[in-house]
Amino acid sequence: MGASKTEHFSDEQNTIAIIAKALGHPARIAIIEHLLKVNACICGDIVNELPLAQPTVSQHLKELKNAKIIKGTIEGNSICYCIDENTLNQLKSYFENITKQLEIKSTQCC
Amino acid sequence: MGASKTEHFSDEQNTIAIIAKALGHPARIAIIEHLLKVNACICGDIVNELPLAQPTVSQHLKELKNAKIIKGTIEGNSICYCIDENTLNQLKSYFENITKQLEIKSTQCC
DNA sequence: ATTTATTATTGCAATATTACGATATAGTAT
DNA sequence: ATACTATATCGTAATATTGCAATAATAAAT
Repeated sequence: MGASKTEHFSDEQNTIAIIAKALGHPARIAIIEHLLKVNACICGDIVNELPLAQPTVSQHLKELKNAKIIKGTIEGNSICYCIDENTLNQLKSYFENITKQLEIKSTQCC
Repeated sequence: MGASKTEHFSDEQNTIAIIAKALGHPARIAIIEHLLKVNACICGDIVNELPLAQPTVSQHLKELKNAKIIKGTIEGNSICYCIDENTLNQLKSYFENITKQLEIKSTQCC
């Protein structure tokens, strides 16, 4: 096997899992934080910020793009990357909802 | 290779990535939602709720436990699982902070 | 046209993940 | 003691991920 049985789960479950999975690597978290630090939108220089080779960074960027966590637009010679607020807001809302429900119920027994 | 170069990233980046990665599978999202639905703490019956074989579910539960997203205590014959609020709160706070910063800066250019 | 700079793609090796049958373990009930 | 129930572990196959050298693609600069 090795492939996830995505068809058995709801669209929302799959969507959240895809976003979470894309954020499930420290390099990709570092990319997000860097994009945030330099203020939303930058062209180039992501590779130099990470301790990884250029093809590896390119691959991580691709995965963040596939999960719609970042957007990239061609800006002359280089590419302008920025965070897609909608996707991260969706994730934030989802976990806000989860933690809110946990607070209400709070049946701590373990 | 295949192994992540975790040593090059900060503790927080690694921690968030580990939690996100553990949530990066629809079955594990479904487990969280089920634990929430039946109210925090249940003994048994997780296997019957998922369209996966018992060893597979057990493996997913182990990964959620490793990431400290759920806790399990032995309750006689079965095991009592519940969500660890602290960990999900940590993830929630992290993304709340990210999205808050995005809102403040909001340099939408892509 | 050639060089330079930036990013993507290809190909490959190492490792990790997903899934499950078979089996083990541990507690309950008879 | 034996049977039953619930969960974990082992072993293994299929697939995915991570990482990078080599190379390609694209645009800007000379």
